Amino acid sequence: MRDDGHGDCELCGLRRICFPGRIAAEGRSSQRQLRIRRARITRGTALYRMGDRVESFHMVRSGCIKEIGGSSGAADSIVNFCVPGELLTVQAARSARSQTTTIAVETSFICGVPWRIFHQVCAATPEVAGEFIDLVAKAGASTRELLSMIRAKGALERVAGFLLNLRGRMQFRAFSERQFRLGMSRDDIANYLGLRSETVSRCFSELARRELVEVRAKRVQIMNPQELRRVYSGETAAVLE
Amino acid sequence: MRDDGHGDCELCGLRRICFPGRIAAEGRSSQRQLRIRRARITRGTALYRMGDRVESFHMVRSGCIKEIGGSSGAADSIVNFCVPGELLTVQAARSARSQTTTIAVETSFICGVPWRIFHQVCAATPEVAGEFIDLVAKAGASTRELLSMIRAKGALERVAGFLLNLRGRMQFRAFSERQFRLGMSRDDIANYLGLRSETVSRCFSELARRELVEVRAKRVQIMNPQELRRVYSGETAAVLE
DNA sequence: CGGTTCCTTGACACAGGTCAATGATTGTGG
DNA sequence: CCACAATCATTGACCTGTGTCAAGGAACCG
Repeated sequence: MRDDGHGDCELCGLRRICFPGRIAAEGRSSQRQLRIRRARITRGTALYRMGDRVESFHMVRSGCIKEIGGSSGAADSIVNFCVPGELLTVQAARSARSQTTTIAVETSFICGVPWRIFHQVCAATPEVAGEFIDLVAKAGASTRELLSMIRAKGALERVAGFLLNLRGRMQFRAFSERQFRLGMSRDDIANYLGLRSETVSRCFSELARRELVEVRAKRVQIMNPQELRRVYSGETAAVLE
Repeated sequence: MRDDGHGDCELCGLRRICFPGRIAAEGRSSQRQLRIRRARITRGTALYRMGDRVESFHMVRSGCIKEIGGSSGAADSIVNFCVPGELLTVQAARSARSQTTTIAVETSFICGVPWRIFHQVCAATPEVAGEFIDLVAKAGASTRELLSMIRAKGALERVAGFLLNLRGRMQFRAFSERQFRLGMSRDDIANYLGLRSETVSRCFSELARRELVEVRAKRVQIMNPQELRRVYSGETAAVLE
């Protein structure tokens, strides 16, 4: 991880999306006050390991970071992918210990705000504290969502859901509205969805055969979001005729 | 749900286990101050439905309550079972809206503390607030744990893990050290573990065949915890010879 | 440009799902 | 308190989806 000095929110495309950016943009606290620092993490490097002391919380500026959780030390268990504009290791709030291992899936830039500073802002602006709690709750909700999906749905549905979800979160920074880049490997996707990389591959191929998406290596283009949504909801029937 | 008037922590066996009970027992706030109210929920009744306004938080006093989450409205998706001494709908802390539907799996008694009162106690005793945040974080961790288990492990391992986990949480109120009662149906267990009830049944039978547990209807007795733990960790080999 | 990693595809096996029939347990009304 | 009904649990036979293993091809990186 390399420190790239202070960030400059005015020049950042994520200004209106990322959490501290929003606070600064709305004039509730100056960007300077927040002491935002920018850093670079190269592909495969850990920002935190489980149990590490956490001094700052982070937003992803570019790239993609995976959060690995679950105490079963063995194979990794990806709990979340963080894409630009999203928060990292949010659960460390009080314990100040990371409950996850966070690893850059591709070389990524992040911004950090020291907890110490952030707590001051929270004290001064209670609604910022409230917004933060909401973000923590939302993180929990998305884990439960993933859990439900994995227990209830088949491979194709999971992959469809994954693509739709990611598309929603990447939209603002996609080249075209329907195209985006998968930062992570098939293995990472498979792990996240509780499948094997071969199965993920096959699902991509199947969705491509149905002309709902186009996949070429890491580039994904969603051709027919509506039909893809139906696949996600498990409507298998009556389409093949 | 029937209101049974004020609880009496002095007479409650869970005094030293449940969260507000502990606060009261340690004299950090009197039981009277907390305005604990006791209530009864009959089997199959919902205490909250998703999105309901939440006025109090609750502990389970006896029985078993399931928390159902995940927005996929269809089949229910059990995120947690709450057994005596445990907290319910903890995620509602700030939003004051339940993020889960909570249903009594068997007729249960619960105690409730109004959020309004609890927030006052938190303000007066910051370490209580801190403990509460820890409890919320722990709830998140256990969801991630479940997620990892379901993605990585086979049916027998999941069932073994489920029994071990439950045993740990029920120990203090078990008749004998190794025996306890499953409040929930096979269907509920299956849903929780991402299996079918038939599979859960078969796993129980298999574990019984190996003489690791004895199961008769809702009564479970763990005969060989150590070996059961090995099954949970996926050590299949070399045992059958 | 060559090596390495990652992705795709096929053939096959097996865990767990599905369907169905029987047996145990629980709750209810006479 | 017993008998009956309804629910819930168990077991078997069979089938499907996904994992596993293996081989070839594409993309990426230094």
